[in-house]
Amino acid sequence: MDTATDTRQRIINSARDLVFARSYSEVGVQEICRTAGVQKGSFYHFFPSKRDLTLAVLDQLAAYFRNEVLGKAFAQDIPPLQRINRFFEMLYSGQSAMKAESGQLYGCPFGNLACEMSTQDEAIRKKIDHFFQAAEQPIAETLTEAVKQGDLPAIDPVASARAIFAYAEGIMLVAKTRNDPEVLRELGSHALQLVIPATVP
Amino acid sequence: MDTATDTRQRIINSARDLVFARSYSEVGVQEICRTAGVQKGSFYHFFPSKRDLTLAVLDQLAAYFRNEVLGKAFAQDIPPLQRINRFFEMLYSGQSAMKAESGQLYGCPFGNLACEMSTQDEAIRKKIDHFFQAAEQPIAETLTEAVKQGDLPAIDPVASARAIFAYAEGIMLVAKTRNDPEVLRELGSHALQLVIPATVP
DNA sequence: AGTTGACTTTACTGACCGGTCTACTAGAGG
DNA sequence: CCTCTAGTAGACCGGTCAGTAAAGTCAACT
Repeated sequence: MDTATDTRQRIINSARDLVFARSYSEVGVQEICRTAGVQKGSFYHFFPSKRDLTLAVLDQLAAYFRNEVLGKAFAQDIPPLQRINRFFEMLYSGQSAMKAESGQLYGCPFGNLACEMSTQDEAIRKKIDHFFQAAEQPIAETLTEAVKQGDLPAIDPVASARAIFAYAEGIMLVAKTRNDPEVLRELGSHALQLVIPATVP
Repeated sequence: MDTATDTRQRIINSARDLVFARSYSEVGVQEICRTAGVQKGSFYHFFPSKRDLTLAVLDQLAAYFRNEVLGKAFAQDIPPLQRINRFFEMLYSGQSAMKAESGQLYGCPFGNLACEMSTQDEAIRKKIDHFFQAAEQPIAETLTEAVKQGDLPAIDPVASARAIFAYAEGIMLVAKTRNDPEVLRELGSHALQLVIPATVP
């Protein structure tokens, strides 16, 4: 169906790909339209502004990430702590595949946009912030489960989940800067340590 | 001396402030010139391009960070592991002060630029990458010292230093997205855990 | 005194920016 | 058959982009 809503979706897809590969300000609506095979008028028929399109892209990307990454990584088919390692392995393989395809490691689309736009567009900042908090939730639940099962001493699952998520964003940023997915494999394996209470002075 | 090199420095300072507060692509050389009280021609007398100016800004910022942050955080006046905590406290107080001043938490200037430019300008990417690796060094040295002094079991100081640095970048990104420096205080305290070998299945 | 050359000033280029506007097309409902 | 409307097309707006060109200023050196 290359009808109505298809145009809207093609615009979203093009914007997602272009902004993800470069950055918000480096991509113009002109280029988005060209890539989507759509005219300017159609663009502004569906989206009041470039920024609103970006919000729509974020919504869609968040849904994808929730279902395809978080959902699968933290599925309950393996013990809780292994799920966290699986999450980091998925980050590695995802970024690795993308780098193999494009030659460039793009990093986390949310982290990238947050870096660029947090000081400039409050709506975008807030949306990414909410997404971040939502992403921490399954991690916290997994940790709670691990504590219950005795795999972990009594820690604060929420605080630890936030630390783990921040660590994930950090290693993605470093991997992007090094343009080397192996960073994700090497550093990802340290993630679980963030959860173990310090026993050293 | 508002002579020759002063102009060059004013350009660098303006660019540093503007790009740091917003982003590379959102700041034009016109605006940099206006802020610095300099004419376009003078700009291009000192810098062949906006990108070369950015490289100069990065050099200067790296020197500052080396001397004022890394140098002071990892000074040997306190035990090694405490220095790492001091480093994270400095990140907190630095970002906190800046947020108090501007209302906005800017995050790490290197991380921000790396996010935005890594896929677009190889020279900038490489410079930040080198800076990242240089920043990991004093952390690794500190960990080595801690191992020698028996504060730490025999870990890999280099790998742990990289994990700690990535974590620092991660919490800065999250703090920027939340626009709340307290994130740095809360999550910064988990940093040392990255260094302790996992003892849990 | 004259010359050099570093530095500044200003006007300008062509391309592109996000966004607007109006005219048009095609299909659905009456 | 006619109209209404959602969607498309593309010219157009003022403004800004990075970068250029050329003339002018001024201090140091010969």
